[in-house]
Amino acid sequence: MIDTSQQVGDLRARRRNATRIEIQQAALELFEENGFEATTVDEIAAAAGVSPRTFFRYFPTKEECVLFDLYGFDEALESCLRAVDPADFALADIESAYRDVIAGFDDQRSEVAANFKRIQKLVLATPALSRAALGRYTDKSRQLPEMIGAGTSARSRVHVRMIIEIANLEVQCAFEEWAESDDVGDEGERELLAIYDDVCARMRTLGGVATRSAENA
Amino acid sequence: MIDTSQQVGDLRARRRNATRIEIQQAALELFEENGFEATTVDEIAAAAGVSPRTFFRYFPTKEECVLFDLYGFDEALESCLRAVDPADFALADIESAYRDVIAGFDDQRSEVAANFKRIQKLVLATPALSRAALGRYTDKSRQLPEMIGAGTSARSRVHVRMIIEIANLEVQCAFEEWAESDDVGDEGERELLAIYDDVCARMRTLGGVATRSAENA
DNA sequence: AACCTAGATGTCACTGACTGCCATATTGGC
DNA sequence: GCCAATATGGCAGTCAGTGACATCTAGGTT
Repeated sequence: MIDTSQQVGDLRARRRNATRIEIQQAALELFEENGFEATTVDEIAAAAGVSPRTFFRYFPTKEECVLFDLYGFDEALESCLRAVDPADFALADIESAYRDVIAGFDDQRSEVAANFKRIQKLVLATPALSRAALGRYTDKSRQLPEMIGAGTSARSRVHVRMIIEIANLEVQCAFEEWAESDDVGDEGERELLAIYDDVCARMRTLGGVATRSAENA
Repeated sequence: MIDTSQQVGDLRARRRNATRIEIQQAALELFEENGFEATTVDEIAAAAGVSPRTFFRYFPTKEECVLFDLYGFDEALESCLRAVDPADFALADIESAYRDVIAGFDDQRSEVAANFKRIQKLVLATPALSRAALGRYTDKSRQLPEMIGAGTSARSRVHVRMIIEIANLEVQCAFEEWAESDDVGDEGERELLAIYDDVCARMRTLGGVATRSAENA
């Protein structure tokens, strides 16, 4: 999924992706320097060497130029989930799917992971970006149930939705902790997986029989 | 909390609230008739008999004129939560707080509940409103931990946050089911409480020991 | 090589949300 | 009836996002 050279014939698509990355990098630098609100789309476009109109041909909104899933994260997740049985669908299934994806993008460190962390920090510091990112997660929560095949009763659709939403929450929390624990020195990527596992474990102590949690303060 | 006559001296505040309600009603009718996107703020302002500039003095955004918490829902929730002990804070605490608030606004039926249902339907049908509503929930998730007093470790802050986020998810799901179950005839308000309890019960079967759920399709 | 067509890019004009500023009207308290 | 807040309106401006049209670029064909 992350290997961009797989669409051999489509050199046009590769160029498109390259331009997208250029625009995203330009935007990241401007946002980090002057803030999201204080940066105009015109400035980003100029910095990336394209016209403002072209910017909106690559990204539907100003927010999306930072949030856009350049590395096929979503697609990887879906392919992991295609294997599971819709009839016997549980939280553990998505958790392991997310885990695989996180572990996968963990391998090629520096490049991708560093970019992710930059973006994550920016998102955390910018309300507008937080909202947009949140919207992305929620859109996923509504698309996945149909994709999985939980189209039967409204009751089971909600069931699947809740599971997905909780899984998303776990990922969000893990990403936040990861971004906040500022460069602990050694490989931050493995750190992310550990944080994720930890968050999932803590989640398990909340909703179940153990309503009164033993862990606090 | 819902009783607006309690701020006796502040008749100015009451007028302000009255104007807000007028604008909201005008907006609701226009949105329901022509859709959210197709309706301009200028049209809403004209229908409510105020200038466009004044509209933005009452609501910060176009979305907010529908989502604005006119009935003190948030405040009621907070006062319910002020009683709980921060050190021993569990999901059941917020669940019961939400339950109280829902039960409370259940009492004065027709008026408020009908309006809520209108709004809820509109939100479900309008992506822009869904996102804005989502942002509201999330803002709450980040404010409440501080309000409660979970300012100790980052770990416990995340703990509280997860609990709140799950509680919000329960409320969202309940509201959605409530709005989708279109006017079952008899009192829809009591219905809401029942739906909420049901959602909470189902949530309990997800995160805990019973990872593999027995209920599907 | 000249060519032809699809996709990429730029320019222009426009809508609509939202803000700051200033002038004016309304109104509650004395 | 007066004074000081406070609410309101009008105006001009910024900025995100869109549609339409013209132009340019590049891949594949004869």
